[in-house]
Amino acid sequence: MSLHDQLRTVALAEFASAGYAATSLQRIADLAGTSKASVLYHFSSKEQLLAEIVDPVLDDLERLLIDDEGGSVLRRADFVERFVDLLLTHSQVVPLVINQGATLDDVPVMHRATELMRRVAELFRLASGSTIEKLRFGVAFGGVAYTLAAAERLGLNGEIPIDEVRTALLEILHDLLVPADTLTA
Amino acid sequence: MSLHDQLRTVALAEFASAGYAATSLQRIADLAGTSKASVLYHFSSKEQLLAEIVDPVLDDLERLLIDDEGGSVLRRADFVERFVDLLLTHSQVVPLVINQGATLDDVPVMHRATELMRRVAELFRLASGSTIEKLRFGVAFGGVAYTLAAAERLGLNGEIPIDEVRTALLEILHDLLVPADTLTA
DNA sequence: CAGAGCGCTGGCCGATCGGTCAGTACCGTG
DNA sequence: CACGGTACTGACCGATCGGCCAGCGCTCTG
Repeated sequence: MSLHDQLRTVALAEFASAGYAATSLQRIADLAGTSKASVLYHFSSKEQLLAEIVDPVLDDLERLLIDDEGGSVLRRADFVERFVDLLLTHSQVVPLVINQGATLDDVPVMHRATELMRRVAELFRLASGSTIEKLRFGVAFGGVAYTLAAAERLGLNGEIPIDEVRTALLEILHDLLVPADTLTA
Repeated sequence: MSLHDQLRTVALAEFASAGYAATSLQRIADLAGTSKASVLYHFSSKEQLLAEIVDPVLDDLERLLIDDEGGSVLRRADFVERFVDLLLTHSQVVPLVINQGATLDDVPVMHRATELMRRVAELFRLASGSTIEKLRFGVAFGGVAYTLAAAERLGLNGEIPIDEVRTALLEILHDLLVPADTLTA
């Protein structure tokens, strides 16, 4: 693995666990066995290092949203499944965006993340009417995202195989969202 | 309101929205119309200012946990209701702990918060067995906490009366946790 | 061999941070 | 009036941050 990739990997792990603000370029350099100046050689700034980590994931999310808009009737189960897979695939970026998105929305890439989350929320708001429907969607997706984000730091991780988690999360989401389906159908 | 209380109020709002690390003592002083030195006169350090904000809430949560341990069969519906009320009452502290707890666990008061959250999680792990049961609890409570935390920053707030939110959240939690009840009964 | 370019580095910069301290204005009390 | 304590302040401190830059060693190429 090139130093460039290694720096990105190390930075992601530190950003997710210790926080973006609390992670200095010096620490990233130390963990990768190089110098701070070399980090800034590979990435023109700390913000751009963050962007290079987060942007690809946001591209995936945006693709998912565009597919859904286009089809207009993309089946909800498909969307849910693809969304869960996206969260599971990028298990390190999720807590980074979820927990620190609010704090860092002056950073362009995090602002983009917030906007995409708003579009997801909007998508559900349009698809539902009553207060309880909106909250049901919020709890469902917020709950899944936060559960994945919190699992690692509370030490509840590693003991459960990913396939089992995926199946369980899909079933829980199904239980939560099915009442909404029956209403809008 | 005394300057002491005003500083605590201003600091809480900034810590919750902009983040603890990103909020300087100078900014808190400016917002309260005083000097940085006077902030450090009222609170011996920035950490102690945070502690004076968060500790009372953690006291409430700890009381809730102790009551539950003591009774050993405190009815689950009661616990859920008290927990939701606690989240709704401290609507500013919740996002602070939820979103920044991981980043700040070297700060004593945030470490205490993490420990209490772990005890809540443990309480549910003991009460349930299978993977899906554990995840169901995680999604339920994480979802409610995160929904409250995210509502404000995504601009989904203010338009829904609190009573309605409370009722809806309790119903959603009931839907999610009832399957668990029927299994453990 | 000359030299252009790439990867990388140590040393430095200005800005900002949390925190300290001597000192000031004002207060109620003897 | 004298004085002890409370509330508060401006000036300053050391540390750390992100970022900049001149220059290093190395490789490839004409």
